[in-house]
Amino acid sequence: MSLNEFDHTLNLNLLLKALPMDVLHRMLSGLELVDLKMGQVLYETSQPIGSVFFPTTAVVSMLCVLENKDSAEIAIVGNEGMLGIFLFMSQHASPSFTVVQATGQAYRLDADRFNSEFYRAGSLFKLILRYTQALITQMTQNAVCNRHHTIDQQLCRWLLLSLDRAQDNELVMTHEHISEMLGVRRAGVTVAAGKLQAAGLIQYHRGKIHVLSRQGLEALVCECYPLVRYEFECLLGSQSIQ
Amino acid sequence: MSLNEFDHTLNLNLLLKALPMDVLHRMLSGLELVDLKMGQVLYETSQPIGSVFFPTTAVVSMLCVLENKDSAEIAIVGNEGMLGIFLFMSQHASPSFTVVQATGQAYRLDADRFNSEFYRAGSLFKLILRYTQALITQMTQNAVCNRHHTIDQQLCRWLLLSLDRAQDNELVMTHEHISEMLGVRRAGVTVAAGKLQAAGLIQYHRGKIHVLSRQGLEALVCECYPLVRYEFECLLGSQSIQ
DNA sequence: TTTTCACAGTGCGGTGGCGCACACACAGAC
DNA sequence: GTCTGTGTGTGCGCCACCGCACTGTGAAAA
Repeated sequence: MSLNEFDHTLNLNLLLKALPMDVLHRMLSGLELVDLKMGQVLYETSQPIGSVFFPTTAVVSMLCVLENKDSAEIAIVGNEGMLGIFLFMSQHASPSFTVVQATGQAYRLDADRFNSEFYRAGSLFKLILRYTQALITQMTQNAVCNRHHTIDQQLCRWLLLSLDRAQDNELVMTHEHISEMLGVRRAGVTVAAGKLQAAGLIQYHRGKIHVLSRQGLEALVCECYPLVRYEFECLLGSQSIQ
Repeated sequence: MSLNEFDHTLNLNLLLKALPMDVLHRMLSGLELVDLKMGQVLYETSQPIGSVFFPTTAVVSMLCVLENKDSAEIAIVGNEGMLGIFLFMSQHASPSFTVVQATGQAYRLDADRFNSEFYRAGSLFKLILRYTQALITQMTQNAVCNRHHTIDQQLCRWLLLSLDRAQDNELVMTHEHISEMLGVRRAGVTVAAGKLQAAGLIQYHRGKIHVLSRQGLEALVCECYPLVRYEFECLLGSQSIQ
């Protein structure tokens, strides 16, 4: 497996793309491109982490689920990020339920392969720590958004987050699905989505959502979205990664 | 400054206590015991991090504040933890507003002193990463708690979290203060606290809250509290730290 | 073709929390 | 003792969202 051969695909994940050649070369033989299907569970709560994932076209959600099955999404991860950060934190277990939200591909890497590169405390290390900060920012902004913003606003935020990580303007997801991510009723999502459709910003039908006006969504979304996006741009902007 | 001299005080912070002697010796000359007063701001949003803090008797909150001044607490940190974790993640800036919630003391350490020890990738490194995971768990559980639990339950959770980090059964804090942490109305806190007082679990008067029955609070609190507590115990339990 | 089922639309009563507002009481300052 | 400000108690109307439930419709299976 040569680097050139996978050059383009590797570049689809922004973290892998940002790594210097020598680091990539060491990791290369362990990187395996795998298909992730919607609904597939990557990590169960409190279970050990066997491998990490760098999505290329897949989109994955980290959820927090209560005893009574109520839930809330704590972060959404696509080609800008990585799944399995708790691996290097504790060698232990994932405290969160992690499930594929949009079918696609990701690079898989065994836990020990990742760790051995991470603990060189070099470029991967610095990059992943930066990413962790951006992820925490997303989590905390989610929390305050949960508390203070309406379903309408949160739906806009979530659509934009998903759109950023999608391949085109069509999102494959039902109201039911979105309601679980936002931790609200399905009917609540239907009403909110109905407003957006009436406003001509989106168009949906049986599990497929076409975003017609990204600008329109950005005009309605709460401050949480641009703030998180800015943080990602700062921390993962190419100029700042060595 | 010898180690013996500060032995007892250093041990008050569980992270410092868990560090092996050689690490402590390297950090010792940089550690400075400082007074933190209620309301004091340790980090402003988006400002650089000049030093980190290991509370001994102080209690500190990390907040997320919206443009319209609505806020929510994302984490509470006492003698079990440390402030300034974003330092080693990005060398950059803190994405969260950090303010002292209970007057007390903490060990302060300059950013570069902390970093030079952290990047040895030794015991401090491992310990702090573990701590970071516990902190993230607290943040995410906060988020879902915000979404799904009543003010009554959240108040219990918050009182218990504060109690765990306090020196005795008296908490110095007003309803106004608590309402900012929980991101709710002051009047909402008054009503919830009134119920707890009527039930004989707490007793308060003009900014001082006596917890009369910790057990009673634990009986009312939502699952979020024990879950976070368990995570901290797992990750910071003395047997698991090298 | 018929059946089945996933997905979406809608309505209704209930409620937790909100914004606002005012009253009251205690503590410290003067 | 008076004054002032902070901390707390309480009420009212409002609204977003909830739980529940039923309908309709398109798509795929039988």
